[in-house]
Amino acid sequence: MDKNLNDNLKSLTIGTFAKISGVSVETIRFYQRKKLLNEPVKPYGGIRKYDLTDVKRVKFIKSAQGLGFSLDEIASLLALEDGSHCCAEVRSLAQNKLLDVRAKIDELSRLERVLDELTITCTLTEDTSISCPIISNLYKD
Amino acid sequence: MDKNLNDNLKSLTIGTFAKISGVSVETIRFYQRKKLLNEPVKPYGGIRKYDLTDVKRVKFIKSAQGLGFSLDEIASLLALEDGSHCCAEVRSLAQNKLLDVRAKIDELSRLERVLDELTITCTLTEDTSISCPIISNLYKD
DNA sequence: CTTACTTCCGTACCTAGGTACGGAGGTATG
DNA sequence: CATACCTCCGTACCTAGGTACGGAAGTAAG
Repeated sequence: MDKNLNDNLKSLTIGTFAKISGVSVETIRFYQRKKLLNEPVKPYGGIRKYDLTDVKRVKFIKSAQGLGFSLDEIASLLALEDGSHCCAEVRSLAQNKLLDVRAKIDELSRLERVLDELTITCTLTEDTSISCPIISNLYKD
Repeated sequence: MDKNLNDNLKSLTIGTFAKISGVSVETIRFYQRKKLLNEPVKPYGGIRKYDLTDVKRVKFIKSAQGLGFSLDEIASLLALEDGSHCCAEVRSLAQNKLLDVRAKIDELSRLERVLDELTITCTLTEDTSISCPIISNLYKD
């Protein structure tokens, strides 16, 4: 319990904070500039200190990035989390993201099909005297 | 035939060239700086002229972009097309691109599954007294 | 010849998500 | 107390694929 309290005491320097969080010091500062993290007050002529709450917030950011959210969207998630009207809006953001992801999958599936057809055509054409089917296809209007 | 010859005479100004190609003048210049298009010689104190071969090249670039090739990759395609050893290398580039596309699809499918699960969990949880399942999930280690 | 476009050319700016640098001052270890 | 590392802070730089700007010079129409 004392240990737990200690954990939440601001006792980490930015370097340690960054290391525990798995990002670089520069990234921490960048997130602060982007208002994803807040900068602790700097004591007169001293250095800023961080705690495990800050670490959790960075990990949250990284998890959300892993789900495809942009930093701006993550800022929205964090803002919602701080308010009381959380769940519906968060769900809406996640649903929009799901639609984005599905749209990207559809587009990439289209590309996959075209590329697959082109490479098959190209493999079948061993006649080196005519121009490459892939190149020709790209030259089509 | 005369008309055809005319088409391949350098007679277009950069503005007309851009309009026919469906891109902006700035984009043409940008492609020239990137060596995707070559700049015609400028007559003493005059202006540069373009022809339909140039237009086709821009359309080629745009088609290849539509298949997911980067401008650097397109430069490689164009270089291969100019050489004699075209088909095998082009096919190889296309196959690599196909692998890229499939990898992206796999990653996005993973995201789709997670987002779908999260939004379903969230929809099921109408209890507003507990914290949002999506947010909680992002806070998990 | 004048007016109004265009071209030419270099350079700066944009988004996203950081990375790198440099100098002044704080801090920890021997 | 000296040495080596760390923090602080602002600013510049990076990739990709362009977009925007501004002044000088060319060009086309009336």
